[in-house]
Amino acid sequence: MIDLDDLDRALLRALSVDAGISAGALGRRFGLSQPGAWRRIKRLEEAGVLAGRRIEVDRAALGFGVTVFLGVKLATRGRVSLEDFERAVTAIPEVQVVQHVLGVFDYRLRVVARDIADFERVLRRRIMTLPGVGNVEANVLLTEERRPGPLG
Amino acid sequence: MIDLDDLDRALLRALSVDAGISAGALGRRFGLSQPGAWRRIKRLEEAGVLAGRRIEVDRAALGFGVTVFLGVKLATRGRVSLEDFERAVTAIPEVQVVQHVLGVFDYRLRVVARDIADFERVLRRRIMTLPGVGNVEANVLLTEERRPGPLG
DNA sequence: CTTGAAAAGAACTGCCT
DNA sequence: AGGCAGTTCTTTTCAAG
Repeated sequence: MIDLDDLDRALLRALSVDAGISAGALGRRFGLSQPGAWRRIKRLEEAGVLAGRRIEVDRAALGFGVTVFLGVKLATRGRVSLEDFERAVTAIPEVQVVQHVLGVFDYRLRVVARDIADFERVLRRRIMTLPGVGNVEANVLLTEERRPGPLG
Repeated sequence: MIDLDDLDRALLRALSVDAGISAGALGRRFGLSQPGAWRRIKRLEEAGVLAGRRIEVDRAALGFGVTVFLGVKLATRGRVSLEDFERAVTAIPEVQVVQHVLGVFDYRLRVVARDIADFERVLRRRIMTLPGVGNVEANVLLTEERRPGPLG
C-alpha cells in the first residue's frame, strides 16, 4: 500500500479521463519534464496502483442499447454451487461483469442486450436456467457517470 | 450503428485485455501490416465504437480495500429531486460510479472506502443525508470479473 | 528533482495494388 | 480494402547538473 503525493494524484486523475495523453503533455500540464512525468507513471505501474490500460467500447454504437444490472440470489448453498454458477455465468457472452458480493444477493451481473425483447430472451433462456439460481432482481440502466474516486 | 467483421472484433477483444498493445504488434498477431491494423483502429475510433482509453486504478493498493454497491430508492419524486440527488451524490469523493436506473431502485452507486468502519462513516454521514433518500440496499464486493461482452 | 541528447519504436501519411 | 516506404512524434534510456 503506497501513498501518493499531490502530483501523483493529479497524474492519475488526468489519465483516468484519457489514458492516451503522452508523458510530455502531462508534464507540461503539471510542471514536470517529460522524463519526470514518465518516471512517476512508471513508478505507479510498478507499485500496482496503475493496474492496466483498457479501452472503452460504446455498446450502443454496436447495437446493444440495453444494459441491465441483475442481483442474483442462489437457492442452493455450499462451495460447489458457487463454482458451478460462476463457470456457467462466465460462458454467457451477454454477461459483461460478474461480481461475487455479500448481502441480499450472492452475485451482481452486468448484462447487455440489443433491446428489451433480446434481454428477455437472455433472461429466460440463459440467466434463469443457471445452476442454483433463486431470486433475481433487475435494474435497467438509463444513464451512467464515472468519477475519479478517492486516490489516497 | 456500424457492424464489424471478425478482424475488428479480434482487435477490440485484444485491446479490451490491454489497450497498450501497439498497432504493429496487433497486426502481427492477426495477419495485418502495421498501417493496416492502425487504420482499422482509427476507423473504430471515428465510428465511436472505441470510445476512449482509460487506466485501471487498483483501489486496494491505495488502501481502499472495501467496495460496496448501493441501491438507492428516492422517497420524494419529481424532476427536482432527481437533479438535487445527482448533484449532491456527485460531490461525494467516495462515490465512483452513479447509475440512474429503472426498477426497484432509482440509483445504483459504487462506493469505495478504506474499511468497513470507514464505509459506515460514509454511509451515515454522506449517503443517508442525501436529499430525498428513501430505502438503501448494500452489497459488499468480494471478487469481480470483467469479460469482453458481445461485439455485434 | 531537472535539462539535453540520442536511439528505438510507435504513430501517422502518401502512394500503389 | 490492404501493403510498402518514408516521415514525424513519443517513448525510453542515458549522462550530467
